Amino acid sequence: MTEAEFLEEYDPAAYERPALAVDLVLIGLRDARPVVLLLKRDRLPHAGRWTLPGGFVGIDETPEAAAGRVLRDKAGLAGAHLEQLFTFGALDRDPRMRIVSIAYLGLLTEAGLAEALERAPFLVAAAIHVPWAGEAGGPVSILSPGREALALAFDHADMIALAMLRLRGKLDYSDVGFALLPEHFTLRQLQDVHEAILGTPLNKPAFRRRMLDRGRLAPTGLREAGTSFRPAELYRVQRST
Amino acid sequence: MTEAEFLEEYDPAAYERPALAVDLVLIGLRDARPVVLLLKRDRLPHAGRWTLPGGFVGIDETPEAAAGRVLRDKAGLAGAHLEQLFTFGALDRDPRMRIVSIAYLGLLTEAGLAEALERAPFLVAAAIHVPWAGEAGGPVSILSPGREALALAFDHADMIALAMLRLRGKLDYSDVGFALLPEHFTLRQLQDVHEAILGTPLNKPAFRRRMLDRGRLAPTGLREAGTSFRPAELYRVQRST
DNA sequence: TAAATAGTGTCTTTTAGACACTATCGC
DNA sequence: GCGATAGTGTCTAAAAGACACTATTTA
Repeated sequence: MTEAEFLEEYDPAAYERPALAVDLVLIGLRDARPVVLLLKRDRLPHAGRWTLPGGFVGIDETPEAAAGRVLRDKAGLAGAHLEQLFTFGALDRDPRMRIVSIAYLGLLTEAGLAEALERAPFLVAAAIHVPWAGEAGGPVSILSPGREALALAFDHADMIALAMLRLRGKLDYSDVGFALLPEHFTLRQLQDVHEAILGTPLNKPAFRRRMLDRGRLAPTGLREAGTSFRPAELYRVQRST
Repeated sequence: MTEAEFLEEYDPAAYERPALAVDLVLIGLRDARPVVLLLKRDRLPHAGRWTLPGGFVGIDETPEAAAGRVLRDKAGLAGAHLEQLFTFGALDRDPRMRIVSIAYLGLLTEAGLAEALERAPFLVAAAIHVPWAGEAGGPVSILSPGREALALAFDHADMIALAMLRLRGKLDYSDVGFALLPEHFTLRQLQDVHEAILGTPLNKPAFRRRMLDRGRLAPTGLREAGTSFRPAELYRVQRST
């Protein structure tokens, strides 16, 4: 052990520390396309560019709690599916000072997305265009409602790209797909979600078989309402056993 | 934006920050069993318990660089496959003070494992016993060479459990399996690695088909040496296209 | 009854597991 | 030639894709 290490363990407060932050990649679906919630920076650095909602991790706060606080204060949401994505720590990722940021993936239902846009009117839902099919990596482009490309601040474009990659990878072996749907949903809605995330059409009978054989879906006996045709059965997710 | 948030952005140094550290889950194989490198704490808190090698992230150092430094200084290794695992931030994870730690998964070849044990004689290679088959979660137990269970300090047992889970999950769609093997290896050695990580025997023809059809393996034309029977062909990993 | 989508039966294609067989090396 | 493992051919079982068909509801 070097003397520096000894001193560091003895009195770590004597050493300068990076600041610790969280950034939230809040993803929902609109018009069968993935969108991410962004806000525009109005000051330097990167003024005019778009950023993810984020905030510093307090000394008496876990990163998860900080993510929940940002979700509440900056997106107006009481809760959402949140999971840790990756910790970004490049030295120059923020020109103001050394900030290490833990990126979180948040998944919003259609209602959650609408609520966030209503309660936090400075947020914009920008379409995420993923140029690749399958799971191979590649740069994503973020498009405004008017279809022009948005410039992202800091490394936030990397965070969004990683979020989409993770979402695609986890979609068919985990429960993340359900986090984008309300409590009761039809199999067609579930398939629409999967197709929107993967960016590719799926085979209907095979999809239904896979989902039902997995044993995680429970029929509710209810039917969707408001259709002018045969209403589909509503399912819900069975709590994990 | 609250006043506190404004002030924080204006002068973040005014706010107390968590310390940031890295911990390394260095995994190798011995006798076809996964082992992890641990060292014994000789001081409070958790004196006598076993910990992962770790260290603080310097103010002018990325977390990856800190992980590389710990690998070098505390395990005597110049390099290894390192990937970020998860950032642990529970308030009470370290009773001394608030420390958020980024856990890294490191994969060692047989030679790398031997080198670490030689250059860092205080390290012990403890067998990881994973009580579950497949990918369902569950608590792992860490066993000393004498087969008794070791008490881990802090949340390091969680880190090891998560590392094994991640390793199992990524094994058959990524290149992590190759990181446990030398540059040239036989298909049988590769299958042994997969069986050791998954904890279950695999079908030989199916395994060979999958690996060869994937197109990531290039035959070298060389054969293993030192066997008293038919020597197997040596393969190497083809650089990603 | 027409329109529209829900939901299914079944054939084909692909992929994985089982198992036995042949091939090749050192001794 | 013997022993032992490398490597493969092939049958079977399971899963996914294709496609057409039936079922059910509203208007």
